[in-house]
Amino acid sequence: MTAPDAADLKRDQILAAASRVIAERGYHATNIADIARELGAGHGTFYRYFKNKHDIAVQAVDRAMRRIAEALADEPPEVATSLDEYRAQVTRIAHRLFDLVIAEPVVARLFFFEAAAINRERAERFHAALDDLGSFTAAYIRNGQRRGFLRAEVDPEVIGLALNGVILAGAARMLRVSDPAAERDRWVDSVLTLMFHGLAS
Amino acid sequence: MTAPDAADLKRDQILAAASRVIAERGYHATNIADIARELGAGHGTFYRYFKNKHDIAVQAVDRAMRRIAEALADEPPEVATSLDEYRAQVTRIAHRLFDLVIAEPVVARLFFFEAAAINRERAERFHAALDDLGSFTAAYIRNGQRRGFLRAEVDPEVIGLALNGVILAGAARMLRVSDPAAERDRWVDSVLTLMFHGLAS
Amino acid sequence: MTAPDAADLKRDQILAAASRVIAERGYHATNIADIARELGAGHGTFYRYFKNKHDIAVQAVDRAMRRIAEALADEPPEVATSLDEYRAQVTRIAHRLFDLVIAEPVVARLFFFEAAAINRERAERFHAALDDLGSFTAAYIRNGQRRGFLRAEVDPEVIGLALNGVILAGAARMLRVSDPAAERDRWVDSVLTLMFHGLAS
Amino acid sequence: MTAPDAADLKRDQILAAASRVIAERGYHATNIADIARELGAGHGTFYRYFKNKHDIAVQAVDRAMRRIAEALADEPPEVATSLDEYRAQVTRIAHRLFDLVIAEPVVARLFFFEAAAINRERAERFHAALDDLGSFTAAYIRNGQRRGFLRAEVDPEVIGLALNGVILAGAARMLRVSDPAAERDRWVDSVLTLMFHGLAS
DNA sequence: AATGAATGAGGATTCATTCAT
DNA sequence: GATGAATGAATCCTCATTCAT
Repeated sequence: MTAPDAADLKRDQILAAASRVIAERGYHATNIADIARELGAGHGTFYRYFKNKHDIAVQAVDRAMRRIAEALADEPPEVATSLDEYRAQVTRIAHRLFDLVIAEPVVARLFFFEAAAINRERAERFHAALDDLGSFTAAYIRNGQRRGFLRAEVDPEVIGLALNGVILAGAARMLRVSDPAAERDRWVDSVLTLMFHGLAS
Repeated sequence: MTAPDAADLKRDQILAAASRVIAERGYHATNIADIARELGAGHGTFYRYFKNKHDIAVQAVDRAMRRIAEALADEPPEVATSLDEYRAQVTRIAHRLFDLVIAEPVVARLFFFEAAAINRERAERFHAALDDLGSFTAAYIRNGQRRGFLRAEVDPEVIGLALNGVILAGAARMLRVSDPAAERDRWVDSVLTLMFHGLAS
Repeated sequence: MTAPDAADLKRDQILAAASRVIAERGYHATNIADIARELGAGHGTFYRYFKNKHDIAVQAVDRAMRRIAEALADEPPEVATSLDEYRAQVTRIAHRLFDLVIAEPVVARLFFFEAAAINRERAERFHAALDDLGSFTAAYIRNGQRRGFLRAEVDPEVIGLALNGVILAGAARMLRVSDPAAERDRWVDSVLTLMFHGLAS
Repeated sequence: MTAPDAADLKRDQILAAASRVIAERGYHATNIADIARELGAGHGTFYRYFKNKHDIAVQAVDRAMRRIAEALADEPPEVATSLDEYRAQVTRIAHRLFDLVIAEPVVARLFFFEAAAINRERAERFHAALDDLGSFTAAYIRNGQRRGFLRAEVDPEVIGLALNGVILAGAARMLRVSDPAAERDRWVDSVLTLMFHGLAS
């Protein structure tokens, strides 16, 4: 276990400053001078720690993707044995994600708005990550179908991606409202009802 | 009613060429030379019909947004008087949207991937459009609640945005699969079940 | 036979301007702004005709190398059948080279001083060209040895490179004196005596 | 007479390291980091001993020029009283120069390839040094002419510079061949024949 | 009206040099 | 004395835009 040294700290500071600026202005509108100003350092300092502007952005975005994935991936898809357990699991995941979005809007903006904005190659990587996330969600659905507490007739892959879409929409919403905590609770309530019981009365 | 003259036709040709290139490469990776090559005309020609690169992109994206809105807005939110009618309405809307995505991927890419990529101001306009679309969907939910065939306890605004998210996820999917017509039918089936009856068995 | 078009002319003008500046200031001290100023055009104009600064310099130097090679290569090594014919041949070659140096000092400076200055790869190419030139001169020596009018005991390759050195020294001298025509005649006289009869009295 | 202290030693080490790197990569392709790596010291250390990069290079080159001059200047131009003595003198000088080139290729590369590469001012100084060397060689010729063992009709200044050129060509050759000792002997033999007896049979 | 050669503002990047530790 | 992290001036290069033909 090595102690983080001064260089690692500096690296993290630059990454944090770049993340803030890119999240605020967008990748293409951000220039090196903006990042330098945000950190209070000279341009050259970045180039000691990162290869170029693309490299900084990719690392900021990758870090954001890891943070989002950690919030989602903590719950194994096979553990829920009943509808109530699964419902509790979904509730926990939703809260964790929304709380992360609320607590770290920079991370959320990098993930939702900048991950696909850097270039085509990164956009494809972002969509592949969403596909992976959909497959991961599909594993929960399949678990419930196997155990008999979720409808067998729905296509798990479709539902996985559809729930992705719901989650993205909710997270994007949290970034845009003035009282995100209240919005979060409204979302979880209504979406859980939609998800488990449908809209038909 | 004035007949479209030659200038309008040329304008449309340029807009179509720019739309194809921007949809393929992305706004920031597209340069004027790319569009000129695609159209087989000189750079200067654009500047006769459009103010600048930003202007072309905005008009291409706005046109795509109008096309998408037309596909969705044909169905007034108040007409459905029963669950079956609403279900049929939703099915029609979904088919119209997905068919548009399949038939005109350029329009879909401009809407889903480029509308928010141009700059911050356009990203905010895109999100406002999604909010409008959510409110529009919420009107359907409210109609169903008023008429008693949809659950009263869900928040229509939340459900409106959540269904937005499902639609976006589905449309993005249509752009990425090799047999989009089959994918469309899988989506409509599973998503209607989710939407009206929920996943609980 | 195609007529040179406007683009070729412009290209040649830029190459000529860059050649003058590089010959005067040296490759590394020359920047794009200097060349732009010399031509009276914007920076961007260069980049329409040349890939980058390295590309301009390489083409300027290669053109200079071709000009020098043309001045030397006009005389086939095998034609001289007697000492007098060879002496006349050497005299012609020397005059052609020195006259070129005097008439076009830019070409000479590019060849003698900048060909090896761009980078290591170009320096090696320059030295390879000098080796080729030495081998070419050696062919004259071998012709004279075969025909019996030049001493058999000298190594033609060594003499070829040694005469290279004499020529380079003379050409460099022409670039540095105020009356190069007089200097040229002094050189040809003394060097021919050295070359054919030696210094011993 | 002061003993060389630790500071002088360090200075010499830095100069030696810089000489090696500049000889290998060339002045303009060498950066301070390369020299620091070669020495195993920090950048700042140079700036304790040398004013800047230009200063290091100039001192490295000047030292090389002194080393070359020492190899040549040991023989006073007036001592030879006969052709045989002069021939022996020339042979000694040539061996000393070529042996230095072979033993210390770094010194030779700095002199032949980098002395003129630093900037215009240094290039002119290099050419002035070659002119001085030519005048020095001319003094030998004049001595031989005065004493009657060398031809009176050649121009000593021209011959001085021409022999310079031969020497430079030979030294450059020594740097490029795999068996420089054999090459040296071939050169001395053929060039002495050329120099004293000429090529005519 | 159409063209595309010319332009130069703008931005990314390098690297010699400094100076706090 | 030694260090090397920090700096920003300097420079290359791109590309949206203009305008003479």
